[in-house]
Amino acid sequence: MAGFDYLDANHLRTGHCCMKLSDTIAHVVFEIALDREFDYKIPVHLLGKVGAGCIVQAPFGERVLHGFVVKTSNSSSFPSLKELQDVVPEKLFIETPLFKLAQWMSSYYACPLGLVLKSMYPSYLRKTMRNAHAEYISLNKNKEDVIRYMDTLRKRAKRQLDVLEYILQKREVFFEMDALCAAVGCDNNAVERLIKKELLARITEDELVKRDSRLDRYKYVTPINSITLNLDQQRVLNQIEAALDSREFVPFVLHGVTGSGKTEVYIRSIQRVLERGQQAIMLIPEISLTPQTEERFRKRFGNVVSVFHSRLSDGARAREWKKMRDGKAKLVVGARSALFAPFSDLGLIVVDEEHERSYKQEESPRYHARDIAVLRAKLSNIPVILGSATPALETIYNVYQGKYTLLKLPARVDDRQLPEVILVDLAKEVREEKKWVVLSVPLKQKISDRLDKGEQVILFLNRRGFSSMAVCQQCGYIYECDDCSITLTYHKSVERLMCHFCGKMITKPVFCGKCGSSEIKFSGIGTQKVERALKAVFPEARVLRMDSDTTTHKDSHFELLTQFRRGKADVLIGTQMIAKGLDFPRVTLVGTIIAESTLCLPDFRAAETTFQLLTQVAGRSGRGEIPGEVVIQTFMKDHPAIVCALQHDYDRFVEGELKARKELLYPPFYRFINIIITAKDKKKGQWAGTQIAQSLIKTVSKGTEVKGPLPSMVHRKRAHFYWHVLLKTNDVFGTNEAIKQALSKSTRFTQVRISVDVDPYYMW
DNA sequence: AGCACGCCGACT
DNA sequence: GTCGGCGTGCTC
Ligand SMILES: [Zn+2]
Ligand SMILES: [Zn+2]
Repeated sequence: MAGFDYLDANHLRTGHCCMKLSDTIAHVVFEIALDREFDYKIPVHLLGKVGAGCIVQAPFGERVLHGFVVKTSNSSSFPSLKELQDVVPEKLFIETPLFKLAQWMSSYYACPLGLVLKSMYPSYLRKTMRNAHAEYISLNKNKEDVIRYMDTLRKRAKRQLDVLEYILQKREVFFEMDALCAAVGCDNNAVERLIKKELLARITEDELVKRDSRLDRYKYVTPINSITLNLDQQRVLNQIEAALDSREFVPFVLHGVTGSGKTEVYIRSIQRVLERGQQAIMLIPEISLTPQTEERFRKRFGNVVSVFHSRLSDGARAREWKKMRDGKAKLVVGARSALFAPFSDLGLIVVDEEHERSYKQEESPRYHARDIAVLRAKLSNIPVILGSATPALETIYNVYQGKYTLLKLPARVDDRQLPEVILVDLAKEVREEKKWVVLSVPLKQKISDRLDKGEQVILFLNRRGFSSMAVCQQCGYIYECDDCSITLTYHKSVERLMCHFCGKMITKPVFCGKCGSSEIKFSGIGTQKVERALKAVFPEARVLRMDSDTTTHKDSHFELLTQFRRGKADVLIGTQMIAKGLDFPRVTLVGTIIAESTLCLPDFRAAETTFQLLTQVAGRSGRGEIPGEVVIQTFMKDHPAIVCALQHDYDRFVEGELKARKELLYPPFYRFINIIITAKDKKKGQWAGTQIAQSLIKTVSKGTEVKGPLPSMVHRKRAHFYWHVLLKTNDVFGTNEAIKQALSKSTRFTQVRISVDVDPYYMW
């Protein structure tokens, strides 16, 4: 999110990969939270075989660990060096550009290099690579024979039946023994019996590889392009192709309205790359990585596509990774982690929906995949495409700065009708109804209409955060911090409103600061209340509620949506914007109970996020014959985020929002670094936070601001207390150095956990 | 981060 | 007497 204006080559200078034959010392990092290198002697039989990027086995204390060689040299300040034990096969080396990427990430995101490498290069690979004769299981008979056999087996051997059923329903052909047993929930026995009966066969890794290449499955075949590009698409593609052919780093921002055919541009660009014999990476947000998306790429590019989903088994992941390294897979489609695909001649990276927050990893290393995509492109000297209907402010700001090249697709490729958007002014409703009701008259009417017609409705309310704001029930005024323009949160224990950004507190107001009314509520409304209001008016309506109460386990979210899709309910109430709402064929109405629930989140990006969401909803054409309707209830009908979204005026929104960010010195004009402090003991955490903040105030460079420690919004969670120290800076590398010092020199903090988040999205 | 070492309380 | 709690400190 920081955008990419910080390529500072100084941070990339270490770690030349050339192996010096004469070097006798290896400097190694391990996959542990220890930001240190350890030196080892290179034994005679490994001389010349060890260089930066190698993975080695080394004795470490009582254990033997895998580590990454950072560099080699001829000296070490450590007196009693141990010797390296082994080097893993050459095929597993980390290539220089990726290694440099890791080093940059380590210093920018303040994360030990070993942990960065761990997340780029998952350890399961080594496990499967190490036993080169790993065994796989596959069917030994054709499906019909197996099914016939299954009938004779019925009931007698439940486990064996389970195994066969599992294999039949999967699209994969080869299964690892352990993974298979675990997935089915049986032991090796059932599988072994099936092998004895010659229904299943055992295949070794080597055979699998041989068979795979013999089949010639991985040849790139030029796809047939059935879709004709329009003039805009052709113009954009020409520019991208020029950059591809000249092999230069060009960061493109592809700003295309919903339905303008961005994906087709991606596909043609990728096609060009593959034709040149190079490889490509296509990043897609996790939620959009559906089987349909996968199919779209497979149809076009066939077997050279590798898909990285989060739910792939370790074995499957390792296999995909190897396919890429061996040059069999030439395009990887995936979420964040696909960015580290081990391609030897990468030609292009595409980041679709680049404004999506899910590109930020919310655990260490807390990197932003979009920014790292730009960096990888820079290091590989290739173009990168950042596509979105609503590019992030950080991204468009880089366009204005002349750092990124803007490409526009202003028109839709189809002539589908956009949904009609109706704004309901809640202030007017309150005047007429004498009180604030959850469902306004126009919304009620429209719901009633859909229920009569047997069509479906989705209602949306972002409960997160809205529950703790101080809201006037008469005029809708929401208290915010005078200094920071951030919504204040109500804290019951102290009866005060607090700004979690600067720490300012005010006493709980009695009268509304805008209209003088005494009806200020601090509880907000939740989905249950919406459900009750709905039931009161439409007692016979079938309602599904989708929130943290009803979606307790992983798949319940998906299950609820499936139920709704199948028409098991008339109304769905959700806590997260289901932007694709109108993609449900029978949904013709999407209602936002109160836009403030996202617009007034205590987050300086709240307006931007709301604009993105509304643009998405208002831009969806829907699948049905009838163009849908979108109802937005709000007290803030004139807010730019709402007005601009409805008028499809991205430029105006950005202009205003950038101005506001500049005034308040927020990103993209400054960068934040958040230091999160966690402790069971309140005093210990408070003390650690204070120590860190005080140390930083002294050591940090001029122009860097230090705030805190402030209690986090959810100060207490799962028996732990949370604080944050917030830094505002323009020198991330320098500030990170200061943080490193502050965390190491001051007497070590016991029973306190500290983590650093650079360019954070969630700051409290 | 792990893992050993070490120093106190409660069990065989 | 020893088993086990986890505080402290080290790992090339
Ligand atoms: Zn403030
Ligand atoms: Zn008011």
